[in-house]
This record gives sequence, C-alpha cells and structure tokens, in this order.
Amino acid sequence: MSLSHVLLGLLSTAPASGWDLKRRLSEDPARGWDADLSQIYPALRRLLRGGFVSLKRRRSPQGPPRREYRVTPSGRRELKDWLAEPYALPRPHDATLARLALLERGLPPDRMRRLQEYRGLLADELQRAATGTTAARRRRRVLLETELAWADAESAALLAGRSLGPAAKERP
Amino acid sequence: MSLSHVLLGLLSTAPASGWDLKRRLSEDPARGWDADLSQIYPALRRLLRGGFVSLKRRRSPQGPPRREYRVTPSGRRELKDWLAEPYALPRPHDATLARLALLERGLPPDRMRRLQEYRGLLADELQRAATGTTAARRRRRVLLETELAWADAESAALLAGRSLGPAAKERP
DNA sequence: CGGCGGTATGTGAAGTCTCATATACTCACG
DNA sequence: CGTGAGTATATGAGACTTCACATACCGCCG
Repeated sequence: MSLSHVLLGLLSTAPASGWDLKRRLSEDPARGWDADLSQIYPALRRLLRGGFVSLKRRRSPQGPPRREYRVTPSGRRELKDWLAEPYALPRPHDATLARLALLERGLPPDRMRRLQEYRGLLADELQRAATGTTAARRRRRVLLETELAWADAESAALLAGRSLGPAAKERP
Repeated sequence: MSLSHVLLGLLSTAPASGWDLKRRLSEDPARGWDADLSQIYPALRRLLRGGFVSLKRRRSPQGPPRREYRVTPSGRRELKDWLAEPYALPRPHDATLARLALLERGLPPDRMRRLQEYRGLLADELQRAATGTTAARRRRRVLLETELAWADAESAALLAGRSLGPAAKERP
C-alpha cells in the first residue's frame, strides 16, 4: 500500500492532479518512489473512496479538465500513522544489478564493456542529481558517487588482470 | 519477467529446488533480487512449461520430495539473451526512504530519532554483508558504508541545528 | 507418544506494476 | 487546415508482489 501513502505525502504539501504527482515523482528519484500514471490514477480513486482525499475539478489552460486532489483530515491522520511505522531495508529488486552480478562469470573484455556501460548510466544520473539541498538528495548524490568509484575500481582491477579480493597481495 | 531470468541465472550454476533458490536469494542481497516462495514456485512452473528448465524429483533426507530444476540448452540461450540486454537504473521503490524523505518536514528531535533508527538498520546490514569477495558484494559494502556516513553527517547537522546545505558557511 | 522446529511444496485474495492502447483538448508551426 | 507536441485522464491484460494460510515429512526432545 505504499504508493497511496506516498501520494498522500506529496499531496500534503500542495493539492495536485495525478499528472502533477507523476511529474514530481519522476523528477526526483531521491524521493524513493516512482510509479506509472496507470497506477497513480486507480490509487487516487481508492484514496477518494476511502475519504483520504477530496476532489475538485477545474478546467486547465491546456488539455482536458484537471482533477485536483487534496488531503482530508482523515488522510492526514493516515499519513502520520504511516510515517510512524518502523523502518526496514527494502527487498532488493534491481534487474540491472542482478545481471551485472551474473556477469562476473564471464570473460574480462565482456565484463569491462558492460561495467563501462553501467558507469555511463551512473555518471548521467549523477549529473541529473546535482541540484537540491534536501537530505534525501544529498544521500542520492553520495551513493551515486560511491557507486561510480566502485565501478572505476572494478574496471581498474579488470585491467590489471587480477580479482581485487582480500587475497590480492602487493607484489613483494 | 526478471524473476524468471534471475532464477535461470542461479540454476545455471547448479541445479536447485525452489527452496534452495529462495535461500540463496535471501542470503545475498548483493545479488540484486529477492522474492517470496509463493512467487518462485509459479515462476519455476512457467519456466518448465516453456522448456527453459527440466525437472527431476528426488526424495529428500528431510521433508517432502524435492523438485530439482536444471537449465536446458534453450534456457541457457534465453539467459544469455537476457544478460545481453541494455542496462538501465532501477525505478526507485523504497518505502523507508520515502518516509525518511517526507520526515524532513518534521521537528528535529523526531527526525533525529528516526534517522538513528535507520542508521541502526544500516549498521546491522553492513555486518551481515561483511563477507564475500564478489564485485557485487564489494559494491554493497561500500554503498552501506556511504549511507552510514551520510546518516551520521545528517545527525551531526541536526545536532548543530543547521541545515548542512551548500549555503552553510564556515563561521568567520 | 506428542509436539516442536526445520525442510519443502503449494493455494488464494487483493493489491501492485508494466506495457500497450485510447481519448480529448490546446497551441504552434508549416 | 492538418499535423505534431504537450497536457491530462483512463482502461485492460498479464505478470508480479505480499500476506495469510494449508499441507506434509522428518528427527529430536521431553
């Protein structure tokens, strides 16, 4: 049920339409959640049915009429309860990482090529994440920087033709 | 369709039962994927129906008969194709992070308490991740270490009563 | 012998997610 | 005037995910 709560959290800042919410989620991966519009619309319906948000239609300068949702007192209560729940680390769910990990059984040239591809993704994402002063943004930046450094270290180890394990020794 | 491919990847190392696969996934979060048994069993059925794995029943020293799956040539081809697909960064999907981010609008004592709770999770996980010499494990370790450092920096900033933004200045 | 804990397989319901597809309104450009 | 781009809402299929529950086999301990 996280998506509904995340939407409630966004709405608690300012009323918004499904479209607005999607834009805000996609713009800032540091928020920790994203979803398709086709998930967001039914989720807003459920929130409406449950009385956690209210709806006001208003015509838009462009396109069809906007459906603007805002949090009700009941929604605010629900949000507060959700925020107070105990934390847990997320279940890993990253197809790219899974493939990268399986690749370790492949040949070095292949691994190098794929690692560089991944490094490119990280570099692009780091640039996108360059702005913003929230704690969550700072977290995202340092994580991307760390992963970039990791990719470089693994590349270097591949080039050197060794495994970069704790067993690796300085040559005497 | 990632779960099926991840299972194929695990099976390509050694034949295994659904139970085995679940254990291997849960033991190593650095693999980038985990799933419930109730997902794994139907996924194995689909792989079987598709001819990507074969099945051999064998009795187990304990418990009901094991159903051991192994990759077929067709499965190996499918795995290879999947591994060759282009990479992409995963869509953010972390309820804890989402709550942590929303918390930034709360009061400092509250934020400090929650941040410390999160820090505790990270520290535990880092300990669990301490072993292993694969690149994926090294990645996980440096990421956890970085996040731990981030949590400490944010805590310190909260204590100091300022925002730790780029606007923060050395005192004159 | 009876129950407990670990191994091992499953089902079902409800919600989530991805991907494809459809509709409709407005503005700008050619 | 037509067409494409951007805004905005929506539906459906199929797979994925979570959680609760059910079943069964084995050895061990009291």
